[in-house]
Amino acid sequence: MGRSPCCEKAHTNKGAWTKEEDDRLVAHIQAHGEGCWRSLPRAAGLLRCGKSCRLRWINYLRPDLKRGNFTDEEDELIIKLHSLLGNKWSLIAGRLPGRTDNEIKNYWNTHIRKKLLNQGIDPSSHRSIKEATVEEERMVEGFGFKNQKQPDEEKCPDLNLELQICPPSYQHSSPQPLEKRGREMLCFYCSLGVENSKGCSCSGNSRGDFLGLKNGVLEYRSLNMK
DNA sequence: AATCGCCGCAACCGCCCGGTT
DNA sequence: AAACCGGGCGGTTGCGGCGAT
Repeated sequence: MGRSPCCEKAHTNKGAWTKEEDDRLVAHIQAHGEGCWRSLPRAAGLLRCGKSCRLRWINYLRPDLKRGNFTDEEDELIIKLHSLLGNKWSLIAGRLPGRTDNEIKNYWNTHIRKKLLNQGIDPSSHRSIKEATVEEERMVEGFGFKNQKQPDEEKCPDLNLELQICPPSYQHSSPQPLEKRGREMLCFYCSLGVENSKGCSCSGNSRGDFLGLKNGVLEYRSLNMK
């Protein structure tokens, strides 16, 4: 089953957006809201693909966007979030108000990657390049040929290796009841080492709000998607 | 002044997923 | 259950700007 194209490719503009197109899109969304992207271009009088309109709006025309250079604090936050989430740019963007996933992705690829490499850190694993290489060599030595089954796979075919996210300071073995452990747990910003940032909420009552984890439980709604 | 190569960023593409019919 | 649709995501591309030669 093939998919119908999102628009008539033959009759759509491509490439950079003109001022007039931007104005039309903004005016339409201000008047009617975002609504259905597929039908929006026709309704707004734009010869553009709906996806293209959506991207233009989300990445550049939305009024709540913060333009300009990334601050050192944002840099740190992106690096730490990336070490936890990997290339989940929309999740990372959800934690940086006014920044978009595309912007962060570009910034990562052009600036942060290089910065980490210069510091001898592998941007994928966030470990020192030396350490990562040694580990890789060990893997080859330990498991032999690449098609050979790994020991754990042999023993535990159903082993679930799903990633679990847990607050760094959370002590599973703590004898204290959860409500009394509150102060041991850091707020989201402190967990990432940016405790003096605007968003730091330690003084308030939001204990354990790490990556949207309330008392160690993932709260979806706090992980704003773009 | 002209050319070349590099870099950054805006935009596109293909795929996936969830919801609806 | 299958087909279809729209929205969203991550990877990639291509163009324009800018510095070096």
